[in-house]
Amino acid sequence: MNEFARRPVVVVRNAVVNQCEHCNVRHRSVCNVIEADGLDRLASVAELRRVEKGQVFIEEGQSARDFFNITLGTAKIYKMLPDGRQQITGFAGVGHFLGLAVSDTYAFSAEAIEDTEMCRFTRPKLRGLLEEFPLLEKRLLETACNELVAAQEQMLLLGRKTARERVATFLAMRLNEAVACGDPPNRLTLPMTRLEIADYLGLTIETVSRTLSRFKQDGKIALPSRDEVEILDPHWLSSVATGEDHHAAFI
Amino acid sequence: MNEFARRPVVVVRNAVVNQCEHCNVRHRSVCNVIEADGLDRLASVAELRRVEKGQVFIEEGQSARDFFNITLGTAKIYKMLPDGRQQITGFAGVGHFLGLAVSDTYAFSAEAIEDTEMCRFTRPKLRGLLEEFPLLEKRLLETACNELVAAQEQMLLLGRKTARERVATFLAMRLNEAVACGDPPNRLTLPMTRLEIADYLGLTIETVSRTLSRFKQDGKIALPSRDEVEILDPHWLSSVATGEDHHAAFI
DNA sequence: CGCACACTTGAACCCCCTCAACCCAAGTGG
DNA sequence: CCACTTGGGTTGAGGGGGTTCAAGTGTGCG
Repeated sequence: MNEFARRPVVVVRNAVVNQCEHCNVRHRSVCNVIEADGLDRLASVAELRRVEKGQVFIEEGQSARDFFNITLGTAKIYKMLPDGRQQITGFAGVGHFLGLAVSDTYAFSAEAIEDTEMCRFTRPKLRGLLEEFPLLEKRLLETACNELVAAQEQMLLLGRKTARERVATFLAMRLNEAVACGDPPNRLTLPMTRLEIADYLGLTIETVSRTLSRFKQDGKIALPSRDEVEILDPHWLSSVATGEDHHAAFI
Repeated sequence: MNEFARRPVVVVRNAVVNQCEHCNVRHRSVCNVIEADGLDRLASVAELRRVEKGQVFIEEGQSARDFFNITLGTAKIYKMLPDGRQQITGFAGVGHFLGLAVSDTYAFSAEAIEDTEMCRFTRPKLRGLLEEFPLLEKRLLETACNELVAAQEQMLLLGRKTARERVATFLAMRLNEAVACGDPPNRLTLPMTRLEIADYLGLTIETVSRTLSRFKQDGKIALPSRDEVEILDPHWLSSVATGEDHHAAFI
């Protein structure tokens, strides 16, 4: 009995031989350390799953028996307080490996914020994989370190940055990722709502909205649609994001 | 030329054969995965260093060529904004492994907040060690995962908790660690100043001081000296820390 | 068309910050 | 021994950035 049993999560298909070989996100995920001759083995332990928007597929405190690798869509990783206050600790996009935890229970929850697909690995199967491909372990350590660096950056944001700086950091970060993916260098599509941005930045939805409006009013960005942002002044954005522009509001 | 060259950091002694064998913090650090027959090898790559209080021994942005394992004292891990705002992302006590980073530069700074001793490993030497002791890599991954969990918890604190809850969380956390080390279950000794607590909790020194005073006034804690805290009501403390007690101020 | 939902905007409030004074203990030196 | 300094901590008064509460504005979709 696993945590999917009581939810309408769809198993698209069990991964079969040659599945991983044709995976188009393999090169940007942890799987890229496994050579061509190991892909059949990899495919034999991966199970492709589809999770609909709004679906919670990891719940804090539940037994941590699965690991996931996002192949399509986006999920939010979050923690909650008893009274409902929520903090999103990260957004997991395509290629993101999910579930790193030593404990036997998850320390966080995860919810698909758009229709999402992912490979699922059970704990014993991943362990078997690690035995067989020692490079995979190095790669996971690398991944964990990168997340740790990102977490420290986010702590700086949450503890010490102003609302202006938080929103600017968020946009600048998204822009960097988009550029790294080969997307246009001044246009963003945000899969998350304002509330999710707020829960990620430690703000309220109103403050996020107001801050974006202010940026738009100042001619720094444009908001062509609900989920699109055009960055009109990238240099200004990154200087606000890094806190170099702390008093610029008065200039 | 390493980053110690221009600072009065003292090399106590090069670790020699049998050094690690008699190390009394080995059992609570990553070194505990190395068996008795590997201790000479371990000692041959570890260099014991002494760092005085106030000394910065890792600087953000500098070339990340060393790893450290704290054997005595405490260091603060922090990041700064150009205008001096500081966020402490963690305190590294005895047994803490420091320097996990994939990048070739450190993403954070570290400063000893009391006189501190540590083992230093250069990057190539640690790499050699990892080749020789595969278990060590598993252990580092485990460490990184634990830090990731702690970081997520801290993001929840910084993004969503009130000052009361932050200070209570800090005390409760310290108490848990103290108890885990076998210290008395209601008495804390804090190696850090109020300012450092504030920089860790995303508050100001005044708010930390006021909040502690309030706790004391309410009979929940006692402050026998500058760096000591006695927890008079542990149950109340943990309920405030977890946010269950959000409105208790009115009761 | 009209409902639902996400977002925006406005006004009042409050928690925490800022600024400032003061306290206290530990040196230090005449 | 006491005056003075220094550094960390406490306490008070006032202000402001972000929240809260509330109303209004799209916008997609049946």
